[in-house]
Amino acid sequence: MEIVDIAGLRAQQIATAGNVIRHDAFDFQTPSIIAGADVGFEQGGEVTRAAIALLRFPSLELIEYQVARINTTMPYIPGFLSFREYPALLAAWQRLSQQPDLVFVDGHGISHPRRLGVASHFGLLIDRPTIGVAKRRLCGRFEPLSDEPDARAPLIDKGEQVAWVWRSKLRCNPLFISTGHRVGLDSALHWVRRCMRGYRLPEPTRWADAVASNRMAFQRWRQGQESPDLFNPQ
DNA sequence: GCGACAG
DNA sequence: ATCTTGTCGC
Repeated sequence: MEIVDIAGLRAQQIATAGNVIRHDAFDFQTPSIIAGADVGFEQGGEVTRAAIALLRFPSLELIEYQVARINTTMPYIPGFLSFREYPALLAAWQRLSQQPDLVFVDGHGISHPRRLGVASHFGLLIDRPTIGVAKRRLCGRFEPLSDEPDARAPLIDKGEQVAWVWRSKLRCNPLFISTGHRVGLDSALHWVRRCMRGYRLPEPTRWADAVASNRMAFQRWRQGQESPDLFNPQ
């Protein structure tokens, strides 16, 4: 892990954030393929592992996944997550045999102090519609949600709405759904809502998380798929 | 000055 | 994020 110039990265974020497109700017009426993207770590954090899972829409069946491992270059610093994670995400992205119409990224999009969370930064780099799906707040404030499933409240930061705080499931903490790139806030929530299957997280995110973190659920699934070396292809 | 702080 | 099984509560 190298030394990082935080002031330089901050300047880069401010300069780059202006390129993020916050409204719907895509060709599809309904997406055919939606991806989930997530990052995990190995060997005490020395190795970064990114996973991207491709799901058919609206059936939400897994059709492909790719994993990439690279040496970790940066420590985790709140507000600078994208610089730590995007290199591995790009590596996994380049391994895909086909490109998805929409990508759900684990983490925030514009709901970031300088409006450039990992979902927005990665979206700009691949120039694809992306949505940020985060489990915890990074910035902004919101009114308490009712207990009802589907309850929502705007996340407000510096006077503007930067995300939807949304209760995806009864008795579960809400998710933070934000524009990544080329997807408006309301559309972002719309597509996430259409990818739910009874869990707190949408299916693309669940699969990406399971693959990136090598969850036992994923290992069991691999067992049933009898494809032993898909996970260690390099 | 103090607290907050994605993964 | 990661180390990790069972366990308490709805």
